[in-house]
Amino acid sequence: MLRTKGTGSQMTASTPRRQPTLDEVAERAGVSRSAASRVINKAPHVSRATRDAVERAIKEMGYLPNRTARALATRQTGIVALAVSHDDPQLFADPFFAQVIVGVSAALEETDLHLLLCLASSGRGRFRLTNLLRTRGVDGLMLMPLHGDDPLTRLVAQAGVPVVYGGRPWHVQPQWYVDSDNVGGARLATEYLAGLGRTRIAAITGQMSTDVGEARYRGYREAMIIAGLTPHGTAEGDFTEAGGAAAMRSLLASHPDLDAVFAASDKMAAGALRVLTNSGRSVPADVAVVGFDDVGIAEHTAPPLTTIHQSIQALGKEMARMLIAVIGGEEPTSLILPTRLVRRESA
Amino acid sequence: MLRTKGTGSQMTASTPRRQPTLDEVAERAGVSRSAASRVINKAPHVSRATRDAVERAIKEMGYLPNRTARALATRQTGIVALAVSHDDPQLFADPFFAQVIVGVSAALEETDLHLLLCLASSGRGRFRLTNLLRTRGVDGLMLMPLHGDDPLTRLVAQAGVPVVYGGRPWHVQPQWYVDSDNVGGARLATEYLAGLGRTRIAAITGQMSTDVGEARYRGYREAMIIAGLTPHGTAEGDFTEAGGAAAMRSLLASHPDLDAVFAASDKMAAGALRVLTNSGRSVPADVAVVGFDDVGIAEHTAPPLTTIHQSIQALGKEMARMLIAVIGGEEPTSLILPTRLVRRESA
DNA sequence: GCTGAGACTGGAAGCGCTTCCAGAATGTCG
DNA sequence: CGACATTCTGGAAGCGCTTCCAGTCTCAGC
Repeated sequence: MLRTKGTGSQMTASTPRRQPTLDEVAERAGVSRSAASRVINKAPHVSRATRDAVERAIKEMGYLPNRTARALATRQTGIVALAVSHDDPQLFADPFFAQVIVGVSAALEETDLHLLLCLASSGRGRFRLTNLLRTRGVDGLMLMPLHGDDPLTRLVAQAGVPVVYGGRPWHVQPQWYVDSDNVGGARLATEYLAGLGRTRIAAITGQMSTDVGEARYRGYREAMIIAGLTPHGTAEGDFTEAGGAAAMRSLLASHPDLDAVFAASDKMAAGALRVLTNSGRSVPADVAVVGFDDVGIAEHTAPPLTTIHQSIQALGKEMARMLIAVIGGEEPTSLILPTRLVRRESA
Repeated sequence: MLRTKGTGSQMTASTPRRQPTLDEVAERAGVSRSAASRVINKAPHVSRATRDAVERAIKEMGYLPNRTARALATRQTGIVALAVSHDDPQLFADPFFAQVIVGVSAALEETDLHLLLCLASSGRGRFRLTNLLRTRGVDGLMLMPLHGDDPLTRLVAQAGVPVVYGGRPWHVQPQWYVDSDNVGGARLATEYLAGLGRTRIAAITGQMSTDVGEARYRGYREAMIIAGLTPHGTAEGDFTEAGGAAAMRSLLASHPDLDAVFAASDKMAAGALRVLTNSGRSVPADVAVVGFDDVGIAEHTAPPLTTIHQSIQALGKEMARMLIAVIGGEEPTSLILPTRLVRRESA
C-alpha cells in the first residue's frame, strides 16, 4: 500500500473560529437570550425592533444554532434512522437499497431531518441499533425486515421511538408500514400468463417463511383459481439466481411439460431462464417467464424479462413521509403501493 | 393507492417509560452524580464500593446515558457523515456507492460512531450539508467529490470539522484522502495490451476535467511511452455507456485499424464493446478491450470484460479509519490503494 | 385618569451529561 | 504518632439552547 504525505496545501481547514453562541448574539443585539431565541424560532410576541436587532446580529456574526444544544432542550435530534437488517452485509449492495435510500432522501430533503444509515447485519450491528434508539439518538426509525422473523422487529418494538416498516415482517402487522402490493402483482403476472393462453403455469416462490414470499405465492394461487387452472408445479427458491436455477431444474424434472413460469423475483427468473435455455427450450416460445421486482437485472437478461414493476424509490419516499407524519404527532394510515406489469420479451 | 388501517395489534410500542437519568442512578446507588459519571466513563479514582453500587443501580434501572446530553457536554456527537455529491441523485444507485457504504460501515461498526448519509445533489442538499457541519451536527465528514470542481470542496473546507476525501478533487490536494491508484491501474491495463502484442492501442478517457479521468489517461500515456508505442487515437467519454459508445464510434472513424482499446471505465468499455461488435469486429480477436473499475457490469458484458479491479469497499473502509484517526487527534497519512488486473475474455 | 387585556420582555429553571476543584478520607513512612 | 502523598468524593459550574413565568409596557375603552 503506497503512502503519500498529505501536503494540505490549499485545503487545510481555515481558522477554527468558535461559532458564536446565542448569548453572544443576544448581547450584541442588546436583548435577552430568550428574546433572541424567540426570533430564531419565529415564536410570537416579538416586537419589530427586537426582531430586526437580533436578525442583524445573527447576520453579522454568522450565527447558527448548535444542533446538539437544541436537541437536548427540545428532546428532538432531527435525525431519523434507516436500518437494513440482513446477515450478509454484502447483500446491501443490491440496487434495491440504493433505491430506497434515494426515495427516503428525497422526502427528507424537504424537511430538516437527516438520515442515519444502520447496516444491522451482525449481532453487534443490532446492538448498536437498539442502543441508538434507547439512548435517544434518533427521532424515528425506518426498518426493512428481510428475514421472516427478524429479531430486530422485537428489539425495536420497545424502543420508544416511532418505527415505520418497509415491507411487513412475517405474520405480524406493524402499526405503520408501507409495502408493495405483492399479492396483486403476482396475480397480475399470473393472469398475464394465463391470458397468453398458457395453461401449465409453474411457480418459483421465494422463501415461504417471509411475508413477500408468501404473498407472491398467494397472488399466483388466487389468479390460477380465478383462471380456472390448477398450479402446475411449485418450487421454493430463496430469491437468488442460484436458487431460481435450482428450483427451475426441479420443476423441469417434475413437470417437463410446463409452458410458463412465474418467478417471485427477477433474480430467480434469471436463474430459471438460464436453466430453460440450457435445457433446449426457447423462451418465450416454449416456456413464457414472468419475474417480479424490475430493479437491476430485468432488462439485461436474455431474453429481457417481462416482469412486475414495483417502485422502490416510491416505497422509500412514502416510508419517510409516514415517519415524518408520525413524529409530527399524526396518525397516518399504512400504505400499499401498486405494481404494474412491464412487458419485455420473456412472455 | 390502497390504504389499509394499521391495527397495531401486537406491535404497538410498549409503555414509553421515561429512561432513567444519571441523577436517578446516582441517587439509587447512594453516590453523587459525578461519581456515577466516573463509573460510566471508566474514569480513574473510583473506589471499588462506589463502582459496584453504581453498576448495580445501572443494571437494575436499565440505565443508558442520553446521547444528546453527552454530546453537548463533550462536544462530540458520535456521528460522522458520508456525503455524495452529484447533480443526478439517480446516480447514487450505482453499485459503487453501496460498496463504499459497506466498507465505511464495517469500519464504523468497531467504534461507536454512527453514519449519517447525505445525498448532496441539489443546491438544497449542499445547503443542508454545510449547515450540518457548521451547526456541529457531526464530528467529521467523508466526501466523495464526483465533479471536477465540485462546489462542495470549497464549502466544506471551512466547516471546522475534519474532512476525508474518497478520490481527489480536481487539481487540489486535500490534506486527507484515500484514492485508488488510477495511474498505476491504467498503466497496468495498457502494459497488458502491449504485452499481448497489440501496437495500435486507443484510449477512451473519462472527463479530463476530473482527477480520475486525467489520472487514468496519464497512466495510459506513460505505459505507451515505456512500451515504445505512440497513442493510437484518444477520445473523451463521460464514464457512461453511451459516452463510451460515442467515443468508440469516433475512434473507429479516425483510426479504423486500431487493434486494442483501453477504456477508463467498465461502463464506457461496455458501450465500446457494443459498437465494436456492431461494426463487425470481433473482441478480442480483432480488437482487445480492457476496462477499469470491476464493479457491477464487468462480468456481464459480452464478452466478459478484462478490467482493472479496485476495491471500493476497501476504499470506504480506509476512509472511515482515516477519519476516525483524525477525529482522535492523530495525523494519518493519505492512502493510495492498489489496483490489479482481472483477466476475463475481452483481452 | 383608571382599568384590564394583550403584547412584549428578561430572569431563571430546566434538558442530562462531563469535568474541574477543593476538601475529606485513606494510606504510607520515618 | 504526625506529616505528607494518594485516592476518592460531591458540589458546582459548565455545554448552548428552549420555555415557563412573572412582571412591564402599551393602549383601547369607559
